[in-house]
Amino acid sequence: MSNISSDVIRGYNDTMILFLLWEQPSYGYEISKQIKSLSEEKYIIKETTLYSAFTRMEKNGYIESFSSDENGGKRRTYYRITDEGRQYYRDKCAEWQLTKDVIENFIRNDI
Amino acid sequence: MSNISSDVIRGYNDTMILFLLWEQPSYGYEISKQIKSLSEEKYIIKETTLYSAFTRMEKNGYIESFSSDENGGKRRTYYRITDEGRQYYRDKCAEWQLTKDVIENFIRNDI
DNA sequence: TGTCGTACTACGCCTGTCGTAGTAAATGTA
DNA sequence: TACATTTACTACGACAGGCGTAGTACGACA
Repeated sequence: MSNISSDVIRGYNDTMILFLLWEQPSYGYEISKQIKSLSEEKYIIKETTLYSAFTRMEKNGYIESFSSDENGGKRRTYYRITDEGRQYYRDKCAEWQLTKDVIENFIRNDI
Repeated sequence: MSNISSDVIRGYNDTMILFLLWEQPSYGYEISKQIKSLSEEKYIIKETTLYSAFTRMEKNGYIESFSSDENGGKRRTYYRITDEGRQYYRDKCAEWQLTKDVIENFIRNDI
């Protein structure tokens, strides 16, 4: 209970991350906090899941990384969404509508 | 496009199957046809996925199997949902609401 | 000086899905 | 009657994404 099964979310972690990168670049730790707060604490992404998603999506060309060297703070790896990433995100959103409709045919709340 | 990614559905195949077993026992081939028609052809479960779901769920005590020996037709393995299976199904339905709400915070349809 | 929060990387296991292949009985078609 | 198709599975092994565990290292704060 309480916890969301990772199988459900599987395949949508990437989508969540891309959503958060839509407006401006960000980095691991911040993304993870944003997912937590946007989901109202209902979903907390695991660190390893998050960073492996970054690696995968960079390889797929959906995001690109750069380092925040200049300023004083600790060194971070930022990620920026690419045009391909935006298109992928749009496709996933469309797919989500389909999927949701399909699954809801098999869900009952009256029992 | 067009096809629903299996990652999304992952974890809900079991739920769909239990939904279809709710009223009466059934067997592989029939379940697969029902999933296809109930989803309006949008989701077609793979045979291997289906049968491995049966095996898994029987091991977990969510369903139990029996053979249709008597009548003339071909021998089939029927599955019947158990009380545990009913409870599991209810939990998954509740979880679905949660999950849906979480994911929808990260979906846009205006872009 | 030590603890806590931040920001990662590496390694390897686990689970569910799926591709490929094969078997075999029942049913439909020529 | 011969053959193809549909029905109804089983076996095997690969793969991808998630995750547990562990470790590193820097900065802030007390």
